[in-house]
Amino acid sequence: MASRAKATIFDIAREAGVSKSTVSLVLQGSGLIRPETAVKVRKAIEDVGYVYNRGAANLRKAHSNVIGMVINDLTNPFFAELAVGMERVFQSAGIVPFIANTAENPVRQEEVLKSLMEQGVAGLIVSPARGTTPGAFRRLEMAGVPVVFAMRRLPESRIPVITPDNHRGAYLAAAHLIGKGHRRLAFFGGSSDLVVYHERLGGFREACETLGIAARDVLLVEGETSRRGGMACLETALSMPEPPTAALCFNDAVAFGVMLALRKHGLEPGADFAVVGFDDVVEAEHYIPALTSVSVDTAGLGERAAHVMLKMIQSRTTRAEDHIGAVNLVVRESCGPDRRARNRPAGMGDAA
Amino acid sequence: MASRAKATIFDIAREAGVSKSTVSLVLQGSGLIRPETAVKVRKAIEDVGYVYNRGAANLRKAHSNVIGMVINDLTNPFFAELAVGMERVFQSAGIVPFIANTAENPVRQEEVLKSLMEQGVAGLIVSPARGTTPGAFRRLEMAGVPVVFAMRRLPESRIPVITPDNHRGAYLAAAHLIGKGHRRLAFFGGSSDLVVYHERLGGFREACETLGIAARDVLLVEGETSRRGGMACLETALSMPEPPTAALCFNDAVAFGVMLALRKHGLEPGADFAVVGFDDVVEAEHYIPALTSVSVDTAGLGERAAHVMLKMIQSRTTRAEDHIGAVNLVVRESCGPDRRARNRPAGMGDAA
DNA sequence: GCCTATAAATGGAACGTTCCAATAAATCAA
DNA sequence: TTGATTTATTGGAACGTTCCATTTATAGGC
Repeated sequence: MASRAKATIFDIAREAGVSKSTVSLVLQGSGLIRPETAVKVRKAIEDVGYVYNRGAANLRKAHSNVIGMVINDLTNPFFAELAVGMERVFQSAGIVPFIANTAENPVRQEEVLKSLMEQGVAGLIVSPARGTTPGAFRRLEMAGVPVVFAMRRLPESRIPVITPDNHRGAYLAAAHLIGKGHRRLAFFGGSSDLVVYHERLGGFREACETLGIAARDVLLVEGETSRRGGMACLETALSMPEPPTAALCFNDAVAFGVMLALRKHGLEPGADFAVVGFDDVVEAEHYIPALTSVSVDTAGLGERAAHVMLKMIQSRTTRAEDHIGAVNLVVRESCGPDRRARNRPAGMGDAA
Repeated sequence: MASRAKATIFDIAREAGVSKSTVSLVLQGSGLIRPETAVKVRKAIEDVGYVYNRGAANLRKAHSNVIGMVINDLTNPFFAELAVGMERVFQSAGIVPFIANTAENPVRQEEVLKSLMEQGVAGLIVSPARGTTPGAFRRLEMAGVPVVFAMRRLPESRIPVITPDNHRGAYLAAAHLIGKGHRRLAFFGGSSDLVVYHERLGGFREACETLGIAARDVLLVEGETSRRGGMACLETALSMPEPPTAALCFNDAVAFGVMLALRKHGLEPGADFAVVGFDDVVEAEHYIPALTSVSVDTAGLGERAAHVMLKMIQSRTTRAEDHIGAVNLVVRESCGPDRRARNRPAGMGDAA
């Protein structure tokens, strides 16, 4: 219906009988123009079916209002929660964040970051893909684009980080397991190219050490941070000569996978083998058995990340304080006491 | 480290000792430039830390290469699967799709669409928010931006649609339930402002009619298309004088909610009350009990939508054929036979 | 060697905005 | 009135690209 070629401020100007500059001022809501003129212009805008060309505007303006959110695994509900938190604060700032998925693939991530930069983003909130090389964010830094890492960080980087207290969370979880009488523990999922992995593993180990679990009684099984990865972890654990009786999982997805695999072996999660997750996604509460998990207030971290980003943009800096979010262990039904501890001396039983 | 102001093709030109036009040609991979020159220029591009300004380019070029994906509920894993399918095809076309969430809110959707348009998207794949007004996509149409609806459609709109065969899916599911001996059925979740709702409900009703279920024995409970909505649906159903013994749920999220609520009432999903979902998200298989659901090949539909979009952009049209994807019922454990049908005459029992 | 054809590189004019400096109109102090 | 001040409006020059029409260099045909 409308005019073939897209309308510009000149078309509006002609329609309203003013100059392009006046139109521009109206568009920006400047208080300098007479109210009646503004009304006239706004009507013309409607009439010609104008759509603002932000690309053109950004040519002159210093900054765009696009904020990108780069996520490593869209299928993990955890990140949806993170996104929801962010959106809450961006929405009230009149900003529409764009989400891009890297599917845990550094090459794809490179493309995504490049595309976002070309688009002239004002800032980026990133959960970097596993295996990200140290130089991946060099270009962003050179261009002075504010970046904050959420949930994950890179080994040595000055980019601010918003993350839960991984060490403490893992400590709490492991302590809980040990308190339940478990003596042979495993840490399932994740891999050492992830900083978070070391943090969580660190907390886990500290708990083991200070609470008297011998190093030879803790089993580490790296794996994908997904359900599938969790299933694989359990398999390899059960194939050990002296399998563990409880596991702290890198995240809830892994924990779900472990529980699935347990059932496949005729074992009941919680009763026959204790499992604790990390992240406390909404599903955790509803799973059967309900998953004990380290709650990290994902949406809250998302909000925090968004706030930090906004502040960075506003004060045009590329630096900010890190933020470590509080965590707490939500005890549900997925980890009962060590069965064998009840029946016979510890260190003898076989899980299968 | 790098120069303060961001580098432009002029900087590259100076560095490489050529003209800006040559640089532009190199950037576009034109075959007109001498290979050695191209090499020289590419080196300069690296040296000055150049980042392409797509906004500026789009000022001259007819179309951008940005494709937006507007999704009504990011937290539904279903949409993540859809997104993954799309990304697969866009990736191989060298396109990075940007995802934006409307959180089932038409006002937010308006903002999102506006923002995307201002950004100059080449096309949009949209799952419209519930309650979207008919005029919401007028501007897009006026601007000639190709749009395809995925999974959901609007009442009267010429925008092409990629959707599963909702009618047939619901028919299959209802027929299955009836075949299991259930005589009082419910349809849970969704609302009549959704076209999909009518499609699925239509299939459900047709099965009831042709297989001899009286209209007074079917219960309709509208509700949110979420876990929470499902829980609410079951509550109201159980409060009826003669509650149903089986339900087809609008989608899997609703079905999960229903199963949760059943447990809360001490009822075992599958044994005491049959439930069928719709979409067959990956969780369905792993739930306890595993959810019988209508499988719609979500990722496949995503791929299809992406292909259609690509074709529309390429042939610069805003029209395309609708596509109705095949569905099939995946029978698992969430719907056993009607218990009461075994013990006593139908039409008497009470579910609670 | 000269003219023509081809290849490679270039300057200039867009594209749709914003912003500054400048103008025009209205108001006020004297 | 007149000059100074304030209030509204405006033209022009950017911004970083692409694309067209030229120019310049290279090669080919005779």
